Amino acid sequence: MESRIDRIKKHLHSSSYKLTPQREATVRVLLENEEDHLSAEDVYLLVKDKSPEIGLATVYRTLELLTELKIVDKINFGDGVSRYDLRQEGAAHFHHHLVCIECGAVDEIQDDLLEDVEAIVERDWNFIIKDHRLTFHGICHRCHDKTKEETAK
Amino acid sequence: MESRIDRIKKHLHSSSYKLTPQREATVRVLLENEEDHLSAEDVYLLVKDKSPEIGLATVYRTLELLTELKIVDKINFGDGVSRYDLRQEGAAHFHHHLVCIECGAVDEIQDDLLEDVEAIVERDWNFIIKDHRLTFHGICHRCHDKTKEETAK
DNA sequence: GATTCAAAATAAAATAATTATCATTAAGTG
DNA sequence: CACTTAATGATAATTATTTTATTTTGAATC
Repeated sequence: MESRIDRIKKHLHSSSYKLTPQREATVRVLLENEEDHLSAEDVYLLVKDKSPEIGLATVYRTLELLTELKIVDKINFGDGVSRYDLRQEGAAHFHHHLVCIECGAVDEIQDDLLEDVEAIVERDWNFIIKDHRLTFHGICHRCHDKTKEETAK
Repeated sequence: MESRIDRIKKHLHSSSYKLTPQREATVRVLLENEEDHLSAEDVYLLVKDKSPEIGLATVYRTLELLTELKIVDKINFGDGVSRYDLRQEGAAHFHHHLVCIECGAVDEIQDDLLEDVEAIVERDWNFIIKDHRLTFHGICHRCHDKTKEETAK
């Protein structure tokens, strides 16, 4: 964890940004909640627990900066808020998401899966892919299993 | 075009909604600008040209209704606005998009391309896919060609 | 054709998310 | 240490969207 923060620090420095205490607190919250898909407001409330003097605007600015540096990815699942997701270290592309339309859970798929598709798109559409967003909407295994149990009764 | 409106009309009726003049005007704007990815505001302004008395809230409600009936798909490319895209008639899934990070153009891919990926996700994650969103961010063929010409000089 | 009734539309206000402004503070740098 | 710049915090402003209260519309019935 510390080493990861160190690397983020270096990443910031290499673009001549500083890892201020506020930025570090924000990054720590993201690291501690890596599984979740936090909104700016969510991050703000969590950071506030440890650093109560921080302002919401600073959180927004930090998240924007981290997005710009591709340390986090900004994503939108169709509800009105942007969510922020730490990118896996060394990952060239953004990972995929499974959004459950029953319970709202968001699971992540780290596997690439798109190599073949991207090759086709680059060749047939002459489009140079820099990044992607892939989200499946459907019923997650938990809700699915639950339905099966209900039916079995 | 008229027949397509007729089918949308029937679709609405089958869910006991009516195709009111305002809704028809909105649908016509969507049909006439099928290539584009209009925001609610865009749609509103275009509808207003022909039916100046329409209200923005009505446009929002209509777009929401059409989304619910899967006549249009609501999509978000990361700028702050939702965009609305007519679904191809008979299409089971939403088509894909190529967003150019140079010029901002949005091109569509109607081919499915995801059959294999979806099979893997359904099998390995036990997730029942109902819909998807796939967007590639990169450099479109137009910007790409332009760069090549520049270099050739 | 008049009447009734529910759905839909309008206008305006409210809400929610995000961004901009600006005075203040902190962090380097000469 | 003075000076310049960057970053922050509080708040105001903006933008997108939704809600509310009220009016209008149009089909169904008398």
